[in-house]
Amino acid sequence: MPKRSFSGIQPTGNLHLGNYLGAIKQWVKLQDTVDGIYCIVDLHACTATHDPVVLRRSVSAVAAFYLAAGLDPAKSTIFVQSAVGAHSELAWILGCVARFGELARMTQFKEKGEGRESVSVGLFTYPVLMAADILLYDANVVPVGEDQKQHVELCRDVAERFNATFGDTFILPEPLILGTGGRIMGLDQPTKKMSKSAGSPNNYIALEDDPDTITRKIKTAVTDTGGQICYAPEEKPGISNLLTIYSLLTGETMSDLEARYTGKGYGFFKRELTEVVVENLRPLQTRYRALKKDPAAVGEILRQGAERAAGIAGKTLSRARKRFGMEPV
RNA sequence: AGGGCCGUAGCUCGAACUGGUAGAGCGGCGGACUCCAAAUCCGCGGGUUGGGGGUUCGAAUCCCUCCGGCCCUGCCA
Repeated sequence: MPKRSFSGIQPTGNLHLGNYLGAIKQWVKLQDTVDGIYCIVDLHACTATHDPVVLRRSVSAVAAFYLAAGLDPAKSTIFVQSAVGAHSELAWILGCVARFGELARMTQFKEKGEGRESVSVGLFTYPVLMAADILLYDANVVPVGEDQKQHVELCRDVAERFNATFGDTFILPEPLILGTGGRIMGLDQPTKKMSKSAGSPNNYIALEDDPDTITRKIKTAVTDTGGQICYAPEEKPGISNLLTIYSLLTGETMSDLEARYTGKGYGFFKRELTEVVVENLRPLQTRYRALKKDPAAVGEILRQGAERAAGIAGKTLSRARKRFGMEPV
């Protein structure tokens, strides 16, 4: 039986190159070796104040991008989180197993909540819902960026506690930390991760940006002192990030790129990188636009995905309910 | 549940006299410069003054109410 993998993206803000290289592209690569469950986690998107209409639009955008990027509904399960009620229900059960203290320690909660006037309870219990997402599918691996590792660990802790107290129920997942691609940095702030909700649009290359916009954004990308093109994330975070993007898109190694661009200057490199980004995104964008014109087809894929997901999740949930004392009545 | 303080641009606001045209700094955006950026210089936009109602010729300012935040006290478990 192939390993099962669960991962998801929140339908908030603009999908960008970091999401593609760091997540979706890696999932596509894993597609033939794992049973992939790929979710559009709209329940998580509600932890911050949101507009229902915008949320629905973002859900379709993420779905279209999953497909445009090459996730194949014949190989992977693609669905919207809120379409499978088991997520919410298991989250409640796990919320009674998780401890206040462990959630209060989550760095993402502390960072996101900091300075905010009000914070929803959902933002606090977010990791519990994420644990439910993962455990419902008996996922063995969870491909995530470095920043999500802590949440997967919490998921394991909660699952272990549940298993120890109520009997073996859940499979403990392993985080699969994605390599260099797991962390594409912001173009204007190369020491911080590229973000959908960054202050300036110059932080990211949106997957919908046209060639002119991409050109402008790469041109304004922050670089480092000195003119040599070499990969050194500590000393030269700016150019290293651009090299990472280049390497992930073309498959060339860092040393190949360093050799090729010796003595070439940042400006020259940026122009070539722009070409690479534009050309790599082009087919994806074409497919994306086509999918957007056919919402019925996307909807049908999501419906079938939700059906399969609900089948798997339902079994796990009923196992958990029994152990937890909820059925039979 | 009762009481106190508070809410102005993306952020910080001990800006806005006594009720009289809503401001600054930072950030952001654009340009110059630069191999490209950064720094620097030049320029630019940005607001339902938390929402709604009232008083007034006129409300950020006064009154009522709701929302949200911080604090004190009480009540229940």
